[in-house]
Amino acid sequence: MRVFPQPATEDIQLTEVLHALSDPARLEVVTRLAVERELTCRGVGDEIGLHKSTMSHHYRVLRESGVVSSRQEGRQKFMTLRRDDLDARFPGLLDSILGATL
Amino acid sequence: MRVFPQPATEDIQLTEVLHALSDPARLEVVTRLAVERELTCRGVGDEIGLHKSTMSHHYRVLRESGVVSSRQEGRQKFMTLRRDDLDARFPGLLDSILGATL
DNA sequence: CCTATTGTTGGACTGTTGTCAAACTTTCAA
DNA sequence: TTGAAAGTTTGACAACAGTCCAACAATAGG
Repeated sequence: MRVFPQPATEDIQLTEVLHALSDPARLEVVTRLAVERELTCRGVGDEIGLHKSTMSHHYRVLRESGVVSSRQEGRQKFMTLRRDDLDARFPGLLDSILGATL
Repeated sequence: MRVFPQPATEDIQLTEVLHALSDPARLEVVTRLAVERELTCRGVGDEIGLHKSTMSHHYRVLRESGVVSSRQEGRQKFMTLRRDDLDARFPGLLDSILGATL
């Protein structure tokens, strides 16, 4: 599998992050990532009833906006929240959004 | 002019707020509202070079998502940020977004 | 080597969004 | 009453988004 680009911390754009999180499926993924630390593509997709290619699309949006990063391990790809980067770039933003979803 | 509906505080949806703020023009309007308290439709539109009907559309999105409310005075319509409502519903969210744009 | 698993890609379809222009409504002021 | 000003609405259009399916690529395990 290829390596995927993700923006440097200082290149993360606020409007892109807000857009990424404005989709219910992606927001759901992010709230789970906040608790479970790592997720595979399939994991959440099955639970919320979305096709794997749809999930792949959502993960891509999350990655390209700078919200998550991915780590490859065998066939699986694990996604993690870029907590520190987001906190550094937009202090308090992620916490307030996560707090609002609980 | 007609009266426009706006959601009650408890009906404000996080995804809709995030979507409303994910557009650069609307985010610009909101950051100005945070400083100037009140704005008319025309005011900002001219400065950022958008047609008045486009601005009307953006104000509508902001209003229906619960981000702003409007007050009619003569021919003009003044928009204000629903700061208290947003803070009550999603504590810290607006501040972190406004802080990120400065 | 063959096969099942995991995810990506491209195509297709549907629906939404941002934008402007033109027509309309309401209101204020000569 | 006539006209100008402020917004709204509708129509049009291009661009983008979310979804699924089918085909593909890469990897792990018999």
